[in-house]
Amino acid sequence: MSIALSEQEIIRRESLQQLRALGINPYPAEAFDVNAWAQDITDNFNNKPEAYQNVVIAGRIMTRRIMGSASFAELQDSTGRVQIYLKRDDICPGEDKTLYNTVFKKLLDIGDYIGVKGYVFLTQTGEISVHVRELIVLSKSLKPLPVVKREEDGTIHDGFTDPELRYRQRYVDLTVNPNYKQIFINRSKVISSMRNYFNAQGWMEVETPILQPVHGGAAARPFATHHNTLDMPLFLRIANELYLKRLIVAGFDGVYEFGKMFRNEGMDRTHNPEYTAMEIYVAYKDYIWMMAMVEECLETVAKAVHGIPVVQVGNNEINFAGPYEKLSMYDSILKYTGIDVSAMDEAGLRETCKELNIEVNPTMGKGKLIDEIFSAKVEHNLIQPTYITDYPIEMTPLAKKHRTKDGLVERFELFVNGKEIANAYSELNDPIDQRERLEEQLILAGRGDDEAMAMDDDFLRALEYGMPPTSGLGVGIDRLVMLMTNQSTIQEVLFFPQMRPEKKAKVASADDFINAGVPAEWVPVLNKMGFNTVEELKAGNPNKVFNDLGGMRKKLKLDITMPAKEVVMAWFE
RNA sequence: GAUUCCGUAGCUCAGCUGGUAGAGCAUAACACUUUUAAUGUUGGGGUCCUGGGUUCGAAUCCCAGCGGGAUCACCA
Repeated sequence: MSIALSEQEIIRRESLQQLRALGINPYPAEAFDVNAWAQDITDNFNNKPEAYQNVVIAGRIMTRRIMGSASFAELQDSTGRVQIYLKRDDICPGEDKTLYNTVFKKLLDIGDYIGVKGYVFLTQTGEISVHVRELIVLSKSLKPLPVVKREEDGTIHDGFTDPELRYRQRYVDLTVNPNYKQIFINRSKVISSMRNYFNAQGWMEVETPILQPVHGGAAARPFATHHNTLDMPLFLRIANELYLKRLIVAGFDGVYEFGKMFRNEGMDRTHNPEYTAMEIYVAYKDYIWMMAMVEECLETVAKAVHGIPVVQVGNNEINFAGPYEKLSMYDSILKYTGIDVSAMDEAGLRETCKELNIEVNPTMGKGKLIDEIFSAKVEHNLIQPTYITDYPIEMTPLAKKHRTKDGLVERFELFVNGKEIANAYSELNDPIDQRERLEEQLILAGRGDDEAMAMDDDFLRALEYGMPPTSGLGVGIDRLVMLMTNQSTIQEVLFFPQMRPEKKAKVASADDFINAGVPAEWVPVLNKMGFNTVEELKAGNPNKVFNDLGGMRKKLKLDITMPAKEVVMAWFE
């Protein structure tokens, strides 16, 4: 980021002052009530022209084509763009043509918000346009927007495409690339349709703590923080599972929460340090019931976004209408590798990994080895929604042991387009079994596994009072939105993805320079020369600075007196 | 974390085997009463990401750093 204002920014600030000098408030306080929107006008004018003879619209000026005493501009509001037509003598009926000649032509810029009253008509070339009778300045823009040119056939010139700028300045991105707004509108539809579906079943939306003394419910590295008054460590939640289960203990039949989770781990195109999860717990149900619920729920969501349950994702057409294919973990490996691992011990699994060219290390136990084979050979094949069921017990400390299969738990994960998007259990409600499983996690933690689950004594106490049989489900909302909007990176479905902080150059205030003896009018010149702090100036060569000041004075055609050489020398003392 | 590519005007980008920076849009001035990537004429605008090095000379070559992208690894 440049420190000094660019030429265009200086000109806009001057325009701002000139507007004020003309008695025009560039930031008026009064409400400006509109009665029409761009999309409504362009969609419906031809059918009902009489309804658009007194329109009031507001938005940003996005393009201008000035032709003497008439001009065209495009106004962009929340719904789209509509062309406006301004004629000097129409907006300035009297002798005074300032509003057109000076305000519109000189002092307004691309990006400024204006309000307009007029009537809609068809130009000679057939474009629906608003003929302006009145124009009011609503907000002056001081930074030039990137200008993205679009041809009628959709060709884009000079697109604003740099991902860094788009993510850091999402407000600019969505202004000049309004097509991306649809992703976020669809994100909102995913969440609201899911919420409506849950509410219709009678389940209750709740909120549970984000600041937790014990980071339970998942295996991940947390963000740590500290509460001053209580003088205690706290963690930003990595999951809310254990709190929602406490509410089932408390006697609610169904509770759910949409919320941010925080994981202190790597970032890539499917991981952001804070992300949104939806977790739901329903009493007296099991994971088999949950599969049917998920099918109905996701079909509802897909229809809310697209009108049909089929969604185009990359090159695949994905059908969210159930029932989905169900494969046990072992059967899925058998299906895609031809190898039956169900009866293998750790040594056998290790040998199988070697044959399949899967890298393993000695710390991996049985569950982890099976997971490695699954990730390498099965996962990417699961394009249509598929439930993988019945996981090895080792990696799942919160799920109930399988009703018939030894060594497995009642769990499923839903895979779509080769990625996991949901995870569900018949929840473990045996408090003694639960305590033993968490103790095993403690042993792992003791061995240095910083992602092992922590002991949560209060959660165990709650279970000891008794939790009904319950099924629980977690859905990664960001990844679901990626599927529903056909996006391949999580950044595109987050308004403000996490970024490294921008480097900010240190800039001394003008007063600091003045205190050092620099006349006020010369401060901007020094800034222009690259001296942003008094220290930087003092580090410079006094004679060179003196000579350069003269050079800058000439170059910038400054009408200010040159300081005496002794004055300049004094800056360096 | 590894590999690799990128960083030049407000934006999108050129810039060759090293010789003191260019284009389009935006911007400024003038002209123009139905244009639409408006047009015509003229002008202004740069810490070539930062810091070192090589060289008579670096946007360009080398090293380090910062920021970003992609791929991979890590990650229920």
